[in-house]
Amino acid sequence: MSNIAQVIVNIPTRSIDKPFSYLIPPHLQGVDVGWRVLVPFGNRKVEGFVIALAAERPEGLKTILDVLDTYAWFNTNMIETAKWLSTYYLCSLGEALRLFVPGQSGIRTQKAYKAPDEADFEQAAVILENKPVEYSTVLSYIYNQGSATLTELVKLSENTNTILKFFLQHKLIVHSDTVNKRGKSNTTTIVNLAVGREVAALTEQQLPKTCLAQRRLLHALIDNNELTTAQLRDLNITPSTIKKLASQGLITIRTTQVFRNSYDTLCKSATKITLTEEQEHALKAIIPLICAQAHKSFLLHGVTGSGKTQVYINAVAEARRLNRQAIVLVPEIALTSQIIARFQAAFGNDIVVMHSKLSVGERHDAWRRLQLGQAGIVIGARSALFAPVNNLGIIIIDEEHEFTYKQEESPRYHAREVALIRAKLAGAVVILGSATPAVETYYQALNGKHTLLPMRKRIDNVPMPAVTVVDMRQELAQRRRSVISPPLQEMLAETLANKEQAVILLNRRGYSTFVLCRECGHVLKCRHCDISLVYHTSGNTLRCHYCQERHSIPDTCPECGSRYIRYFGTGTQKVEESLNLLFPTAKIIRMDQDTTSRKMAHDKILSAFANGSYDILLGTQMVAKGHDISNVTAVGIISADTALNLPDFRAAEKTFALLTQAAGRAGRGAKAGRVVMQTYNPEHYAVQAGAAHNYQEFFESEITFRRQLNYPPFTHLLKITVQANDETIVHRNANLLASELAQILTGVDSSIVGPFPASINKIKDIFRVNILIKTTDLPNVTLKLTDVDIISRKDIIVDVDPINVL
DNA sequence: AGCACGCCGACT
DNA sequence: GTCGGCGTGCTC
Repeated sequence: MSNIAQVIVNIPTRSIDKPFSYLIPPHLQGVDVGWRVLVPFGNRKVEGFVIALAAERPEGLKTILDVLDTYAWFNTNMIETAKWLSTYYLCSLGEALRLFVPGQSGIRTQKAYKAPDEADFEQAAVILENKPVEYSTVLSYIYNQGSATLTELVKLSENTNTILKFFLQHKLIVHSDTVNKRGKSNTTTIVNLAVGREVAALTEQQLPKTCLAQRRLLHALIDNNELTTAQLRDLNITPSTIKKLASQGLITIRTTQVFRNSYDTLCKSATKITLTEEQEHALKAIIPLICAQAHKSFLLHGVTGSGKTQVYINAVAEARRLNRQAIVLVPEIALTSQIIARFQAAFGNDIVVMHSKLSVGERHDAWRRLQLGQAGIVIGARSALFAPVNNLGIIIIDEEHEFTYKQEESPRYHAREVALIRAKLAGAVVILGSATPAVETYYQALNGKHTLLPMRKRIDNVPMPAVTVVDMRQELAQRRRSVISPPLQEMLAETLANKEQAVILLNRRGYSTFVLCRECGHVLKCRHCDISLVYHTSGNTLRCHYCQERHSIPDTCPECGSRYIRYFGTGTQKVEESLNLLFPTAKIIRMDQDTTSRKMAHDKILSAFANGSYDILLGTQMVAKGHDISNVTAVGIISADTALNLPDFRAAEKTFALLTQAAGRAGRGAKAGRVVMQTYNPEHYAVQAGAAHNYQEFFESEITFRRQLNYPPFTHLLKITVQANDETIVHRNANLLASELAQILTGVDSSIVGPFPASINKIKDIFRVNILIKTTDLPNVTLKLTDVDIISRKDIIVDVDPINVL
């Protein structure tokens, strides 16, 4: 029997990318593939993941110190998914595996020191003789305690680090990490009043005005007998506040063994829902494959309001009936409370909701419930994809085109791609749902990779909203300069008169200004790249971020000769001002980065709007997502083409998706909806197709453009970012790398674009230069890059299938 | 990632 | 002559 384990250490770096062998000691004979273990590594103790057992027995192996669980954390499906992820996205296996661990690590390590096994006290005395007294203070503390943590030791002297280094060199002490397992305790803290309510009320009044948190806590305790951790968090009460009041004897804290489950609602509403013909058709295709335990992916292409969620629910119900588990991914938990509520109504306690605000302990508990089969459904943002479900039957990705599915830190994975692999390995079904599928996904569906399931009709045959496109160039020609055009103004007036509500979208993203002629709508573009030019304050020039070419700013429009060339940009505040002037009695609420920075602000704003406290909801793209408010009958889009002018090959796709989504907010209830889109590019296919609710039309134009310019889905992109804290060095390194790449990629079907400075070319004093590789043979490119060990270079970031090519 | 080993400048 | 800078290289 084998007693050697191949272990991947959980250290967040790309440079250690190989397993290490450890002896499994007799008392840990149960250790097997998938177990999390504690191993000695150098002079540290680290978490490791057993990925294989080995038979041979080389000399000089260290021994596994401990196990973190009493079971295997990873199943083979999870390990294989991680292996694929590390190969495809060029990260180490350790980086990929730790995605499956709540809080990225199962242990918390504290640096600590102890006397060596053969301590030479006489030698120590000699060495200490001509050293300051603090040296002996530190050493005797360690010797007397047996072992001391760094945190304790730094309190003893200002020079603790120097002193410790000295002792380590002279072998008077050795490292001895203190390791705590994380997320093990299934306990929750409960806070009670320790005094009578009257006393508490009096104390609350006497507290200084500034002690807001203390007042809040006392107030809540007077109303409720006790408060749990979750309730305290909702009230924004921090542990320090609790400690403060506890130290004054006003409250008591106790810890109980409660199994954490934030969502405790029960499965009640078993109301029979009549499916539409299209929903039924989709489910007829999906359900047999769930039963057959076969891998298959579906693209559920349904217009807004066509009832995709019900299809998800029924498909998940089927998987649950067969006792298989489900992963449901949503783009952003804060903006998708409606879909979560629907699932909770249908499945109650069987659901685990992965909230970004969950503590590591809560996350651990939630995942444990899934591992044990006590819960069958996990719903969450992209990280929920790594939930340790052992009996995976279905993965659902709602709004699959959303860019939040791409992780922007290493490992830079895309949840859709990983989901497809994980499901394939598990023999599970994938449903990709969207009203505006990613061009890549739709293309794959047309080529048979996914089964296309269209849903063209809204529930109850509610018509799609009527769209009016307003040509803002004409507005200017008529000398109307208001950001709110007459048609929009008229629609809003009628909506308000009917006591209905309106949503206004001002899609202003980023800071880079694009340059536009207000007379003809012409946007200045690079002549080589078909990409909008970006205004740079440094040097006062226009630049193309793709090819680095600089252009001077023309005085007149090169298209029509007009002098109305402007750097475009209108903020939400300006629009709010105009609206207030036009409709002084209307109640307007703004939702954008500025107003939603506080926790749960989204929900508060949306529910205030939903319950009718406001007439107009004005904001950035977030107003276009997720909500379904029946009294909203009008949607206004101030500037439908803002995203169009971003220097990005996906600009049209982003614009079309946003227009469709925003328009989809109108007329969800019984009343018909309408939309006004203001634009300087009324003839652009993204605007036209958006106004016509016609995805096919958009797709046809877009795919032609992608094919012509060799963009995805016809090629894969690979972005390589070179970083350095010196501008000359970063360019030199990038140029060197580019020629190195050109060499190693000879014979592979690929082309190299750049080097060109990143759009934000300096972050925190680090300069960044990008190189793009376009290829039809990604596996081969990846292979070549692995051959030259590019991933171990610390100054290089590799992003496979980047979302942001700049 | 840490941490050790190792080779060059400013100090008792 | 020593302390200590941070440049490679290793960790079963």
